[in-house]
Amino acid sequence: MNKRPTIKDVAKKTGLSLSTVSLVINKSGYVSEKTREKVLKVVKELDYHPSRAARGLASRTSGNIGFILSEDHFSRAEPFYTKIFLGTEFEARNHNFYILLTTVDTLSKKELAIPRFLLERNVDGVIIAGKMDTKLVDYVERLDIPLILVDFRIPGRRVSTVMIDNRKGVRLAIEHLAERGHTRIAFVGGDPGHPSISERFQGYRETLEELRLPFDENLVVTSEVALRVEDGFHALRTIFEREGKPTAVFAANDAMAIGCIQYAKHAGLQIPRDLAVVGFDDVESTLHVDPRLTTVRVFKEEMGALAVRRLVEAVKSKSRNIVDTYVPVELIVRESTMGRTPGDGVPKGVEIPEMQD
Amino acid sequence: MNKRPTIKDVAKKTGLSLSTVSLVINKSGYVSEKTREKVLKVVKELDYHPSRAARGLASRTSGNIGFILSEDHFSRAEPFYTKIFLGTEFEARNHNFYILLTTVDTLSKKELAIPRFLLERNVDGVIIAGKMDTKLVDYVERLDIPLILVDFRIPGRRVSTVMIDNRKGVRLAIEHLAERGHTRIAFVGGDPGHPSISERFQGYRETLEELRLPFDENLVVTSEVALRVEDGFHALRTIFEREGKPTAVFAANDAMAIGCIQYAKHAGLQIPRDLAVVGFDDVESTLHVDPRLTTVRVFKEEMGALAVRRLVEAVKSKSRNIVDTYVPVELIVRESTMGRTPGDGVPKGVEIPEMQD
DNA sequence: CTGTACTATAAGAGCGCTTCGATATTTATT
DNA sequence: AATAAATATCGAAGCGCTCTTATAGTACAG
Repeated sequence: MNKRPTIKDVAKKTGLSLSTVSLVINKSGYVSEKTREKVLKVVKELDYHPSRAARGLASRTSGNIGFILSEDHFSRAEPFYTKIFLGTEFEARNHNFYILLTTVDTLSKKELAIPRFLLERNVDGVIIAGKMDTKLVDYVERLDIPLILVDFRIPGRRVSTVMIDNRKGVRLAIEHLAERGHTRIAFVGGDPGHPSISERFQGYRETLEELRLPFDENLVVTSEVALRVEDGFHALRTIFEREGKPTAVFAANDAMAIGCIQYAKHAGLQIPRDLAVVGFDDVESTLHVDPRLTTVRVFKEEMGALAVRRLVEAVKSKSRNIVDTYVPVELIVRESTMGRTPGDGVPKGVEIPEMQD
Repeated sequence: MNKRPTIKDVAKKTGLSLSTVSLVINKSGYVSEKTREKVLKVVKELDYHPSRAARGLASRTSGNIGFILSEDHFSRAEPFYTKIFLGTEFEARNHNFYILLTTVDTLSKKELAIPRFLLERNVDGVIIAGKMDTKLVDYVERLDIPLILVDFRIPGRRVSTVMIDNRKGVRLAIEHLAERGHTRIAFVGGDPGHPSISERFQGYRETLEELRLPFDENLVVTSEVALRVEDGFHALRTIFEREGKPTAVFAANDAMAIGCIQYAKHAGLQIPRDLAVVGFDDVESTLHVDPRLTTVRVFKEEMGALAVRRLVEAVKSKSRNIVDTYVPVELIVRESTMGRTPGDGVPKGVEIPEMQD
């Protein structure tokens, strides 16, 4: 390790004290313009960069933000939360923070493991994404570290959140189906313990009511534990084995929607002629299934970025205001509801997905 | 911030000196079993955890590993490198390291920006994934920080790497196609500046030769800049506009393969009857396209994990051995080469993808 | 019984910064 | 002109660890 310049070297070369140099670097306190410039010039000359560890120790800040995700959400291919994470990462750079990612095992009944970055005081703020053991939320709050929940909330609890406008998303989807003449619209859900999922179900019921469409329990499956493709497949099969078939299905997320498409094909149904399918989230794969999936777009990266912005504000201002942020949604109409003959290629104007090696 | 216990508190409570406590915590030097236990007991009682910043400053280590990815690779939905990243993350936890992720803009002709974690000496080792400006590699090496390249290498340069066995992967794919009677196998490529991509092309040529199949330039497109779905679409169209159509196509990655499927459908071709398609990487979406894509599986998480393991070794042993690691590949045969009638649902035994909300 | 090697603990000097309080200087206020 | 307030710089005390060096006890060889 070749010797890097320290703040001492800068002080020596400028003829100023350590404190003054430090003031310049931290843009805090009173420093004359002249000295400021002198310091900055020398900093550049020496290519000086303060050591993160030293600053951290002296100022008890880390320059890191912790991102906590449940192992459950993470361990499967996680296009949704991964996108949120990438969004945080990108935004964090703008604020000179790094994101420390960690997962927490919430499934096994072992004692809750506290992320190491909390124990070592190695983060200035914490993001918790998706459903998470309340005990961990408690723990973070007791540390008095700024906290924000993304795509998660705890009923009756005052914590800052960044949430999807789930109700609106569902309304857009159901209205779209209703406009196309559907009256028997199935709902395929998943873990109702996840606030976003339960909100989607509530939105479904509300919208049916608004539109004066009948609610039929035979058209609903929410008891399935998970939210995976295969769960969508099985859930829709369950519905088709009951009385009174649907002509459209709304799935609480895209993975399940894709499972619905698979079941429909399996059952020899033409999409969207015999069955229209709508998903939620707008993950990558929705563009590659055949037919492409109509879905509710969620701005996942934006959610992460927003969370970081709120957190950085809180860290810098040392305030602990509670802020609830809703991110908007959009309905993306594709062939799974708007019918073209399957397999007729790439119509002009239809988006071509980006994806790479 | 409530006061957390420091090493001093542990020393006081045990009646030992700071140094002894430190020795116990770092498992270094001579400490009697009795003292060790006493210290650990008190550590537990106080719920003491050493401050990362303080250790960092004193020992000039950070407990972090830097992960550098080109902006180019990252900014699109990046199932491939994202998986590698997640693999590093998981493995890093086992070694009590955190991964600091950053991207570098390699496209614009601006001056190369050095990741902040390098300037601030905030990482103990560095992973560079995918194609990257050589200057950055030089920079890291000059810092004398352990470095490992993943899915990237620089010809004639001695740097540790974790590479895909690209040649073998291609051979498996081409042999599979040849076994099924194909003799006119197209190659759809991408950025030949990326070592993995150029190796795949070399593997293609070698295998054709081994199998005594003719090499026909009309069946090859490698000039396209990128590796996206749309590039696959256009590349295959280009080939079909030439003399002598292929009966099979090997795409250098899955995204392009999916583009090829889209083109084939667009052109009214039945897959695999009229055209067999094989990809490379085995990303998530290959399971959701119709027909499912035959592809070469790459153990992406494993690549990340291996890189971390190598790096941690290097950090701990302070050695600078050069190690080249190859990760194995597998051919995953699905319907894009093995023909079932499209749309016949989910055959038993065929994998159902995991994916979630 | 002295010397050497090993084992076990301690003392204390940093690591490279931030920050508090002190001091000095200038500018505004009455 | 006297005082208060704002501006500018500095000295020094840590922040909470690690690590080198010192000290002392113990074991064993000669």
